[in-house]
Amino acid sequence: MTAPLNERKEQILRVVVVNYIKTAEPVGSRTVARSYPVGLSSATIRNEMADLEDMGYLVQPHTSAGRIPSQLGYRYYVDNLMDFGELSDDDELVLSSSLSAEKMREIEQIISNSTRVLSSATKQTSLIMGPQFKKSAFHQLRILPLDEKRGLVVLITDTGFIKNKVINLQQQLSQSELHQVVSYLNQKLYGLTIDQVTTSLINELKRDLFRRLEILEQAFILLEESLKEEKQIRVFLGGTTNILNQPEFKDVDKIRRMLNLFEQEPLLFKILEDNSSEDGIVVRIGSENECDDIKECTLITGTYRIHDKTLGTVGVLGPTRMDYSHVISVMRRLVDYLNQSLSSS
Amino acid sequence: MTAPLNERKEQILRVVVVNYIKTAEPVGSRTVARSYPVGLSSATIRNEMADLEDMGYLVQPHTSAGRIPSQLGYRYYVDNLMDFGELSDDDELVLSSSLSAEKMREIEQIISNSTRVLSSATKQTSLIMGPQFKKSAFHQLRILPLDEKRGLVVLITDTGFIKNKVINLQQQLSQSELHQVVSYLNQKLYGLTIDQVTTSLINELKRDLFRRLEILEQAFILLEESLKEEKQIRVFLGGTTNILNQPEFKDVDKIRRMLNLFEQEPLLFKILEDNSSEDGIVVRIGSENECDDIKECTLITGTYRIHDKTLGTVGVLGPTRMDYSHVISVMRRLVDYLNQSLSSS
DNA sequence: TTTAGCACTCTGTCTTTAAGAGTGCTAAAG
DNA sequence: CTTTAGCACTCTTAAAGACAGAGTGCTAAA
Repeated sequence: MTAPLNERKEQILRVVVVNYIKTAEPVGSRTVARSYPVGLSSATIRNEMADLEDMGYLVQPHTSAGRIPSQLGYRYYVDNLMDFGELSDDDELVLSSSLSAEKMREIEQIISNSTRVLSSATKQTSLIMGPQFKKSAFHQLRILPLDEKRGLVVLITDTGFIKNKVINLQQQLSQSELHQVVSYLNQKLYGLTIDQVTTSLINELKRDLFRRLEILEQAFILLEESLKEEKQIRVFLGGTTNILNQPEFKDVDKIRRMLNLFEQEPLLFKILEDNSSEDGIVVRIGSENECDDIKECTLITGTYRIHDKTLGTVGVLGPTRMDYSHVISVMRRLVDYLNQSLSSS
Repeated sequence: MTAPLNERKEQILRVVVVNYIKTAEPVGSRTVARSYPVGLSSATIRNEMADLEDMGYLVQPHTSAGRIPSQLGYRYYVDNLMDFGELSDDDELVLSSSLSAEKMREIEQIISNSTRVLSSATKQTSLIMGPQFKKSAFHQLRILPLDEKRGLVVLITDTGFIKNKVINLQQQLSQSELHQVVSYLNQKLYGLTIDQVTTSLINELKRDLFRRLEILEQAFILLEESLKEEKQIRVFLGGTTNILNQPEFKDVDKIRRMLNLFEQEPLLFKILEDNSSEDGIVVRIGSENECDDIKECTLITGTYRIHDKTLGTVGVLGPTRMDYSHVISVMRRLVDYLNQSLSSS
């Protein structure tokens, strides 16, 4: 797959990638020659660059322009050439101050705060998929009577989700009847993931209980409903406007497509979900992404977890010309933080 | 203020406004002459238009271009000339199907769904300020013990807000002790708006209760905390990308400023709040808006209410060249719907 | 294998040109 | 006094041409 390059070609490729990431301008042989440690003339570099182009690592936007990295070039860079420096003091400050300063116990707050941090540290658009509700395990179900006709269902999962929903109780349920139902349900459902609470299971429970109490009908409807509705996931976005600062997005049309994408949560979810299976940090460059709308982008994702159980995915989306090493460093840091702060709570 | 125009000038102004709204191109005298019912030559129209320009209702982007309405021109149009047609079948469909089809009882769902509907029907950006939590009246407070160390506080207001927060209980509270505290608090706080539950009131209650139960310390901390945090308001946005379709926003820089604004919730809140005091539907054209960033935009807002109590504000934001009559019609419809569906629940 | 030199190509910017749209003004007609 | 026709003038926009700059590819020499 990755035909190994000789030392010199690697050097040159690295210089081209790093320069192009920084300047967004095609990199010419003169520029490379200047930053090449050993004295080499631009002509030599030119030959090497022509080779690299033949091999598919570089492309020329047009004759007589400098080269820019191809998708393959970025791939090679990420896999073999990239080196991580320390996080800069600035980044360190941004991250540690906004992450650890406030003690945020609520899971949704932690997540939504993380989007802000991630996007401001990377200057890209960040997206974070919250813990997947449906993969959380059922913990407790409570029903609070509000008044004669309404009740509040509270559903709590092991990962700290708290969902509530107001339901109408058409028939009055006595306190004790409610209690019976609730404790029966808790007993039966405890430990199951929300995924496993299928309609068929609900129906089974329903049949089971019907023999004893017809009044439960209402309670089941609410359970079903609340499960159905809560199966949706939320994707948090941060720094959507950052993408406008990238020169590759100076075309209004591209911007529109991009921003449109951002408004479609299911799509975002799919984009993030594709990667969530893999371990650690995943870099998807250009067409390595499934979704057509981001074929010109790079998506870097990482997963965070509690006790070895994958909870969600954080991602950074930007042009393929992205500061890979920086973004990856920052993301590693964030994922560490998330792992820690979520499992400690 | 609004020096009354004669019939003919009004006609011409209307034609210019309507045409410009439709085409986004300056309107010339020939165009006006064509759509003017009585036969009048373009030369006559030209004279009238020159008058209208002198009076400040029209402006010329440059010599030898057609005229476009000035802010004053739009104002005059909105106040005196605009006529409302029926909603088109399309709009009717969009509105009624997506609003009434699903029965959505949760207030947040209703609101966030409304942004979608409003933006898609108006092709503009819509923003809706949810009911202001802090102006809602305290209804019920509940505390559910989760396990030995944690409890879930549930706070319910008369406007249907349900807020919950996990708190740590450092000391164990017995079921009955908790019950005592909660019912005392409910009794004292019932009917007060969240605004009125100040720190001083909390302190007072605290002193009151301390005489009886030291253990309540924890409970109060949580109350305080949850109130503090929940004072923030949420503004829901829809169709932010619609603004990119407007030709006046083909400049990337303008887009950036606009989208940046959209990410700053407090600002949005302020923009909407400014108008929420007035009754019915308010049209703010260009510099009539306080906020600098939308001085080139028109903001149309309407307020929705339950039982004569203003709950929140819905708004549509777009370029001053906006289809005023259409947007206002749609918004009236939406506000009606909100009033109904919120007070029925 | 590396390098110097040179012709060639392509982009971006600037200028020029021409067409089109619309106005303002003047003078005549109703 | 109001309306209209005619015409010169202005300004914008698009297309076409000119030109400098950057970078390449190739050849021939070191």
